[in-house]
Amino acid sequence: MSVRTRFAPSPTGALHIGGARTAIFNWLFARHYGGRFILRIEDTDRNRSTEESISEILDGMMWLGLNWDEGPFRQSDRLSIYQEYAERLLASGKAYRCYCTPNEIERRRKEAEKQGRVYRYEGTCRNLKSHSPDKPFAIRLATPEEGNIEVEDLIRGTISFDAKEIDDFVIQKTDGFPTYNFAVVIDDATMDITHVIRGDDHIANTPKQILIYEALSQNIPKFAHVSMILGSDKTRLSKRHGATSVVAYREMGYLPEAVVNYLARLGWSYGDQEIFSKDELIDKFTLDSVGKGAAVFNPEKLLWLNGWYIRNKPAEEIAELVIPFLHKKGFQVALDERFIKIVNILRERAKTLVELADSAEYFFADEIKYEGAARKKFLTSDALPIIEELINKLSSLRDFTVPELQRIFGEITEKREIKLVQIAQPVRVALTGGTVSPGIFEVMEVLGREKVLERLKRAVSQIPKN
RNA sequence: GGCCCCUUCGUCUAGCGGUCUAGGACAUUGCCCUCUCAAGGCAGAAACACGGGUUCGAGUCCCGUAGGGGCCA
Repeated sequence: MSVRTRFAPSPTGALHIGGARTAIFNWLFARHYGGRFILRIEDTDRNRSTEESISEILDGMMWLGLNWDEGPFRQSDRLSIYQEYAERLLASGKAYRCYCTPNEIERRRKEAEKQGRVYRYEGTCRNLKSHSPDKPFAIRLATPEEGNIEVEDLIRGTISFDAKEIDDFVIQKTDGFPTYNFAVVIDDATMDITHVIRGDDHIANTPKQILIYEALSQNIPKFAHVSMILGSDKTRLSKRHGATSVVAYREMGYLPEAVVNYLARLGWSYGDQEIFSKDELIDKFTLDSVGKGAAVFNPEKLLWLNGWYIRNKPAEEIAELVIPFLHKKGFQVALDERFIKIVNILRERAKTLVELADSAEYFFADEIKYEGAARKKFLTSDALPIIEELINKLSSLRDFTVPELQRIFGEITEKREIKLVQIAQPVRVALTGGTVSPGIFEVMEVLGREKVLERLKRAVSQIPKN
């Protein structure tokens, strides 16, 4: 039997970090074993589900490159299927109609609470002989009264629950809607899901789900419960901890490779390896090297990985990705040779595409602004003759290239017996406005003779004479 | 409260009874490289939650305790 996994988010918001990791694990598992990956939208909660969330989730999945083979299915399209299966259980006597009203149940629960007991439905309607077709009813599963229900978890081993802990729970509500556990089981069963990989917040649901499979005489899939992702204070990751939606990372200039790599490595490992291409992940991912403990989300490491990918992907691809960020800043740039060169010299010092776009500003701005401190420190009367000499030499330079520029600078430092830094920094401020940039020769070469001379002359005019 | 899960450096983790004076990565500190900033290189500080067992020997197995988390309410 071939592997079939699924990712089943409820559309109550964008795809978040935790959901994305669950999706990644399911996707990797399916791809690793040559199986299929199914996407299902659990939108039975009509009040909280939105169309917008659905498209945001799909958007996030596509951005991460988590392509699905079937779906997206929607639970809201499948209500008749759940009802049909509920009927079937009713007919086989594995489930029964319950006429107890919510008020009654609530009263009994309060009573139990008062006595310090955990309330479990006492089976009032379990052995009712006659139906009351005119009264509203819920459908409950007739669960075993004793024994153990064992969950064979691929990550945690056997987890055992006492059947006494589980009461005759509702599978279909009075309004005809399935309960969460019922819908999930019917979906997983009818979609032939072989491996349910999900967050460990579902562990406690699993015995109930197993009872449904058994009542239905369906094959029980394998379960794998992955620990959750925590924020820095070790509580469940939430908005308080900063950006949690995957798409927000795209906007902050992260690459999908970095996000996938980071999330895959969060809770899973392969020896000492940190960097994984998608193909490597598919090749190496297995559930037995998924850890049991909860993992704290560490934005710094994600950032480091992002920087790594920015430095190591082909420059042209990075350049293409930066363009929209430059557009946002009002610079129209084309993916030409010059631009790729710019990206290539800048990317070493950028950890996000946003940083990269920010650092590229002086290549596109018509007139650069000097940083106050930089100007004060380096555009001084001491620097004036040096810059003037440089202007002279540059005007007659045959090739405006790194080696030639290097030669010119060498001549000046030698003649004047100064250090390179004494000329490089003033020039840097004159050309970029600040004290930080790629190598000054690279900057000059890319900027070109005309721009360089223009900016140097402007700097000269700005230096106070004394 | 009941049930269930988890516990190695600040963080992600390696470790599947002896090779652990516990390895790698991020972050951090120092040094090197150097035209600035990065990147890179080298070095450092930094952990087996605690207590009992089992065993010749435990980070590794078992049982408690503590702490964290989840589900049900």
